[in-house]
Amino acid sequence: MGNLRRTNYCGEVSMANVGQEMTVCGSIARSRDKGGIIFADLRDTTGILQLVFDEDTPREVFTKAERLKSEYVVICRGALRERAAKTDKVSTGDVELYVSELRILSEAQTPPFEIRDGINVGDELRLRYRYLDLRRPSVHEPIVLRSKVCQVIRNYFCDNHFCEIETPTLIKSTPEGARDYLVPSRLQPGHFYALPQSPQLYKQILMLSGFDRYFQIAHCYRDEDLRADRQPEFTQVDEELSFVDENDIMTINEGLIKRLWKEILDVDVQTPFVRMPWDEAMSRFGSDKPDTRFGLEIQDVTEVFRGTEFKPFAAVLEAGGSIRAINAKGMADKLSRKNIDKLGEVAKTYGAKGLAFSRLTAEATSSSFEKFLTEEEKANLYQALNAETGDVLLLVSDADWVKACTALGQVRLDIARKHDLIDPKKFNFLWVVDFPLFEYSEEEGRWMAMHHPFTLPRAEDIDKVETDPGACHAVAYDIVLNGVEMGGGSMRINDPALQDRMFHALGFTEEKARESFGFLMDAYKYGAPPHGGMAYGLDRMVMLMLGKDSIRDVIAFPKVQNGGEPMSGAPDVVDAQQLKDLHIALTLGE
RNA sequence: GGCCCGGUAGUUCAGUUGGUUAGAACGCUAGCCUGUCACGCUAGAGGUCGUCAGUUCGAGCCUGAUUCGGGUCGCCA
Repeated sequence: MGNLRRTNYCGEVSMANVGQEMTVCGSIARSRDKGGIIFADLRDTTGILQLVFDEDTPREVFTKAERLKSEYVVICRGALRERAAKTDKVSTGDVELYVSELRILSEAQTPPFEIRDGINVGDELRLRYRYLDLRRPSVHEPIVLRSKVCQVIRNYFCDNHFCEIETPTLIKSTPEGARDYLVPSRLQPGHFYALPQSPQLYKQILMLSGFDRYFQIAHCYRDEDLRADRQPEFTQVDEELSFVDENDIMTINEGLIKRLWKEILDVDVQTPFVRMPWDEAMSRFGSDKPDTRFGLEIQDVTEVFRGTEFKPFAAVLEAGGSIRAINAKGMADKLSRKNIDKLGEVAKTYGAKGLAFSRLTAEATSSSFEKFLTEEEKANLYQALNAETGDVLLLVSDADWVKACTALGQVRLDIARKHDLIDPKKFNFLWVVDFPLFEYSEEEGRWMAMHHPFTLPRAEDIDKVETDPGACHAVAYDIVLNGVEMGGGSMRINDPALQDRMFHALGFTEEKARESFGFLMDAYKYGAPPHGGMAYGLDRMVMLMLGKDSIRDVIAFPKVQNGGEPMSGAPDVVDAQQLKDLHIALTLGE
């Protein structure tokens, strides 16, 4: 670079700087050699600035400029001037740098794909050359914005008396929850650390350590299969507060969201958010993370079919089940028979036996079940759903009302996505509260904690913890944005006796509970303030803020579906000596 | 572990009932060009059709296996 040092960033110059002598540096995004005049777009982390060279440019500088190719790294000095021909395609389209001194700092091979926006590249290639992918402005900017989000979060928490504390990432493996990533101990043969799925136990311990309010932007790990919104390692915005109840926590977090959306997106978010009980969310939207940006709500039509001859429904009613329905108002012309069959497939994927339908067009009604109904039943159904010509009625029956609603909830989402019923500009926040405390695991044949075993039951349900676990609700809350679970948390049990009862209800033996959580149980005996907290998925939060479809768009170096990282090639085999040091023998097949 | 979709030039894709020499766009290379900005014009190079096996006179196309990528169900307290 010699004595040249950057004085300005490309994206930050404007008409106000015209006439100034400045030095900028970055990569050549594109060069347009017109013969007697050369234009080159210089890109740095802030944006793009056009460089110009012409017949009045010093000869040796012009000659160098002729050599410029994509991705060459340069530093140059010149005078900023107003453009003869302006463009609004870049933010600096009014100005250009008339270069008087140019240094090529690094040449570049032709990259495997073009480094610019608006082109299509396969994911594997992008990730293998992630350092090139990240140079593209649309890939680069979310990462910069993510940093700003973290800054706002830190400021908010620090303004509100929170203390940022790092918790260990080599920890004890605990039962329940997702599969742990394990790390073998060299010093203690046969023993393993786990990587944290969340800082859960430590943050509770911090409340018992008198820190009162804690937060951390914490890296977490779960060894489960990937999804578009799920990575094996991810970032949580984790928090815990003492001397509060769930409403205090929700209020403080509404303040955080309000500030984030204002400072990052300049969007005014209205608070407080709707607080919707889990039962209501499931029955109206068929989801514990309802997307409330559109209608198509689910209705209960069980009573209409009481005593029906239609066998599938009759059988379900016999089993104490339920029949739920959606009226897709005025969508008969959009939902053809073929579309409805596809919706049936969706319903089946999510556990429904089938999707009953009636399509009420002006010409005729086509229905999979109406011929089995009495006139009275039909009239009652139409009345219950306010059905008119042009509507499509979709029904699912199941012995378990939650399952019927879940399947319909997915049908609801599918209709909305395919028929553009969702306004992408909306931000619909809500709290889903009063989650079930337990859910029954068919696989394990026992009740499991829906949230985690330290979640406080609602006061009125404490007596039912052992006798009727299915009826217990938790003081737990999820924050939902546009149908995505952005975060969640709960109040914790701070009474050791109640905690013992919870472990008992979850089928933990005394020994098992002590072995897994003994240190925590002991800690609660020395005076425990009432406390609770929550955690956000930071990646999901940033993804939602930017309207991205995949969490990968906001992670600098994401993993692909098999858990690998294409650039570095992780995970990889290790040499025999490393395994020996760790006392590990492989038992692979062929 | 299951299901669905995909893999053809550096990249993104097209490729007819299985039939001669596998195409396009962008990128790349060379030349020309003084106001471009997805610059333009001319010329050119560039392919083991993911891999293996099979069917066939003949396979980019059909069959099986396998591998890689994407989506998804299970899973994800």
